Amino acid sequence: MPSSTVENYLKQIFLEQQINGNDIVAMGKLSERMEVSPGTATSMVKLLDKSGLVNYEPRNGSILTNKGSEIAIHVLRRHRLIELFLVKELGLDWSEVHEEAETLEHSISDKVLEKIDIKLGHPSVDPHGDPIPSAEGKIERKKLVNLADCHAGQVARIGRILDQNSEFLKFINKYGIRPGQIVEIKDHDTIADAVNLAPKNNQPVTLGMHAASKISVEIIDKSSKNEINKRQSQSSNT
Amino acid sequence: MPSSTVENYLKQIFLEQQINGNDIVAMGKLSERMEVSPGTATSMVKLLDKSGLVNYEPRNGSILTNKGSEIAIHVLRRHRLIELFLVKELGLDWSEVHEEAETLEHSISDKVLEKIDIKLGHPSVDPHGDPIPSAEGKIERKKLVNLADCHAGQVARIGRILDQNSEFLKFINKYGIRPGQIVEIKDHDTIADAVNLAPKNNQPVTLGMHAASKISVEIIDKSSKNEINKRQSQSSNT
DNA sequence: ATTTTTATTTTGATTAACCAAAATTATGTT
DNA sequence: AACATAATTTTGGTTAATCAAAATAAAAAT
Ligand SMILES: [Mn+2]
Ligand SMILES: [Mn+2]
Ligand SMILES: [Mn+2]
Ligand SMILES: [Mn+2]
Repeated sequence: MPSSTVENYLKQIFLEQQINGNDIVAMGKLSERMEVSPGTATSMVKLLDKSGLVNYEPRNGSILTNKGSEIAIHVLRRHRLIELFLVKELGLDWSEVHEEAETLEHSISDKVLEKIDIKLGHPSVDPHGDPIPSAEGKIERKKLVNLADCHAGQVARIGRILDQNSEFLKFINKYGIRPGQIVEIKDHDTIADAVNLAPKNNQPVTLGMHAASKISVEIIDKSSKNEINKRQSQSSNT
Repeated sequence: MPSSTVENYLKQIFLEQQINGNDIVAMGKLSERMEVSPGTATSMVKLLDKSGLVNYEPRNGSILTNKGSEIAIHVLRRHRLIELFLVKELGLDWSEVHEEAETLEHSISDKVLEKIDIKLGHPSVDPHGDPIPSAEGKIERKKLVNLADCHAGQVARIGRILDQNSEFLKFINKYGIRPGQIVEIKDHDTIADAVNLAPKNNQPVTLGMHAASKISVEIIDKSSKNEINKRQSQSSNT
């Protein structure tokens, strides 16, 4: 029933809430994410408030209601199942499925969605490592650590790629960096601002800290004894 | 680039041209097919004319230009490939795929479409027996005969179902009537206004003439010596 | 040849999304 | 506190797609 425009607004508010700790979302952030002018976002949010999908506090921002949240999660489920389907069943490259899913997420019926879910065996993560919400709307989040905060000697499993950029995805894929892959952190050099890592069965690569911060991992061995990891490791991916 | 609304107008004009022998399409027919008011169809057609997609003759009707025709055929290709994909790969029932395809035909990229085409092995007909245009826009039409015009004793292959109605499709499917199926015409009774036929490996069924006229077939044996078949056997299906 | 009926077009309005630029309010800085 | 900057809202306007009802034209019937 909600238009695809409304679905997109709700999804963006949801994603922003995910990374800001469920705080109210500023109009500026929303208009930026939606790539519309600030005034457009304001008037849309007023309508969403009237429909009971968000709570809008003028001069402050908006936050999803339960109803809005449910819709957003359902859109996200569609998006991510479609991405995985396109990769697994139709053989598209993981670097190109995000754009495709961006439109298909609004045109697939629940019936088709559940067929896809069954065919894929009720998967829990999409090609970028983003969690796929269950049909009931539960999202299982793993506690992941930012690759930029790892230490030399640690062994980790790639969890999630926090950047949908097609070039970036193609690049890291070439070096064997993708969700599920085991990597060993060979070196973490703060001065050089770089991390050197060796994905299992692949050549080692050096990533600048900024690029490394786009990848979050699950430490599985040689947990170093140093300070607490500090970098934001949540994603706003879809 | 054309909106899904424009794609739908072009598709409906195309389908109407198919059954009226490529004649100009009256505004009334178009507005009826599009389920919009006559005035709406008029103003849209003027725009389509301005964009070079149709030629509009006021007080008369409109006809597709080559450019408009190309787009319409491409939409039809998407529609029919999607229908077949939903049946073959996702296990939906042929009675429900038309509605699904009606929206998906506007949201699937060429890249995904060609993957689907490959996966299905470049099929030439959709689940209702409607021809699938090639990527180059060629449509291969078989010369089919209306079941209502067949004669007792003839053996035929079901070609095309000229009615997308879900209930109708479920009904005939239950009796083994579907594209490709071989049937023997047991009786054709003009007085009773009914046709009795026996699909291979199925119980015989009796269909009223009106229902029978929704099915077109290819005669493969015992071609009767009588008059030329007269009933319209073309389809406006998608 | 009129009159009636039907088909089509025109007119005037509406709704969802949007933008640019002006007005307002809040925040930060001297 | 006063001023400057940044964020947000308001205002006025646009475009695509639609409708209802009035006006017009063509076709059919008398
Ligand atoms: Mn995505
Ligand atoms: Mn994703
Ligand atoms: Mn169809
Ligand atoms: Mn079909």
